Amino acid sequence: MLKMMMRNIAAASFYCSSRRWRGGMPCLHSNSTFVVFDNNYFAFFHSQPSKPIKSTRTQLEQPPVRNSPKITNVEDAFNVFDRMLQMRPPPSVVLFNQILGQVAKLKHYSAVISLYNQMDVLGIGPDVCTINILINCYCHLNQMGFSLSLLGNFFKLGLEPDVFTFNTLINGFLLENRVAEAAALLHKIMRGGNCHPNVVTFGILVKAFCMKGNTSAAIQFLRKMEEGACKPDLVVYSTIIDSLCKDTLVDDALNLFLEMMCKGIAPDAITYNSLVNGVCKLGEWKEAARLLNEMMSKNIFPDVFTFNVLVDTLCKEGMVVEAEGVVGLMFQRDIDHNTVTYNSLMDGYCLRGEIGKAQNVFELMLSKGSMVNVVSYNTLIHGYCKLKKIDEAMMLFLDMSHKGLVANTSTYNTLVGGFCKVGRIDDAQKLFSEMQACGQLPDVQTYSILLDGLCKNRQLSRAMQLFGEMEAKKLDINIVIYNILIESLCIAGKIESARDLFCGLSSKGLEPDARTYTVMINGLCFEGLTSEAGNLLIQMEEKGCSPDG
DNA sequence: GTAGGGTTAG
Repeated sequence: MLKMMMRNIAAASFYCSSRRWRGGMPCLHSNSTFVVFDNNYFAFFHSQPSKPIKSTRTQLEQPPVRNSPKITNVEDAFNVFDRMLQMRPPPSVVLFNQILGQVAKLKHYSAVISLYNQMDVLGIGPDVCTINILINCYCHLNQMGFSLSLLGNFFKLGLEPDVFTFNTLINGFLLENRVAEAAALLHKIMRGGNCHPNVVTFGILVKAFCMKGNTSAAIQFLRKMEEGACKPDLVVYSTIIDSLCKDTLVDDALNLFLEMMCKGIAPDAITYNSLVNGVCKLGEWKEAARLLNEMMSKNIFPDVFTFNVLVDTLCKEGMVVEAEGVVGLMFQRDIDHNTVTYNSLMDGYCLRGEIGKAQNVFELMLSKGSMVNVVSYNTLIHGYCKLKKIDEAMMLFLDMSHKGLVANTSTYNTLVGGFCKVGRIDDAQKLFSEMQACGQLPDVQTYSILLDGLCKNRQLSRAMQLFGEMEAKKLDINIVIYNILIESLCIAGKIESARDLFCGLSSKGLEPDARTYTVMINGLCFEGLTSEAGNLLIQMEEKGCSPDG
């Protein structure tokens, strides 16, 4: 099955590189396209001419606008903008909007704002579109306050906010989980009469339901839309298909996918990528191969996302050599690749403890300039921590800030866990304090890592103190936390306290899971309380929690 | 020329 998939990948890559394909499977011998590098892998990497990171797909889909050069990086944007600012008379605001829009598409939101400020200084007035672009940038920078204050500019300039403005703001509120304000704004535009919600508005709401983990509400909303005047489009269907895949309800996703096509809505690469990702994560390679074939038969060619999904899944399944094969093909066929490609590959090596190879990928990325991101560092730091090489991990941690990258909660969680693993509990606790001083809030996972570390290093009283801190902070304490504590109490011979915690779970609204029962049963048996342990085993089965081996 | 959907790390 894997070979079949690799043949599909080879065919896909052939199509991507040739762009001449007119349907049917391109004829390629599998042995000539199945590339495995192993030790020579990096030699191959280095021999390739460097190519821009920018996606060729985007270049194809967005023909250059007349008078406006294609912007692929922020530096170009600043240069073009400078030239435009010096022109007398200055070019139309439409041209400025084109540049601002392109920089926003590159996700350089702060750059957009600083470019706009230069316009403003020279007295070049914005129009509705300019303000909308700025509002969107502030939304993505999590600065809704500034987004909302820009509304004042409309009235000052005698302009009217439009449906783009409202959709952008509703999306901004929902991204910050400010549902009530999003709803209030939606009601306001529905009452206003001048401006009507459109399919994009509904798409934003569907996405919000999905982000909250409530896919069934999203489906209900979809059904309502189907009955109404504003019919759902490809984006609305794809959002739900992706959410179903993330819920591992791949069959439901495939059914909705068929239903969508029956309604005459053609899928695109994004729809297929969600499905391919969904089936890959469930290990359904055969289905993945079928979907790859199907998409190509519809002249939809796999893009960098598709390939990255395949690389990542192969790596997670431990098939790093096959993943190398895919990456090799991406290079050989000049298919776009990006930081995600390398990060997945690095993670694949780390999972197998092949830290040297992971480090090589990392250095390759460093040599390519802007490719390394926080995830790259976190992945490699995790790799070192796994091998108990905490000092190397800390070196990388220090290196991050030199590169201008800010360590996030995930970085700290990995390192706190790394220190715990080697028994350096004081260093773990020190880093735990340090992260808070740096403005990175510990999450439930941080606490569980540190709690587990304290317990495993026989620091039960410090663990209970930390647990008290969690309760005081009203953190959403989950069953994992209790499992750690119950196990630790059992090991310390404090079966009474362990039993108290176990019995108190339901009052906290928590259900014991298989792990809870296992540690409790183990503790009881160790104390010779075998009949109580037996009762617990029965109770476990009665509650529908299957015992494992 | 501006708004909504897909890939990576603890």
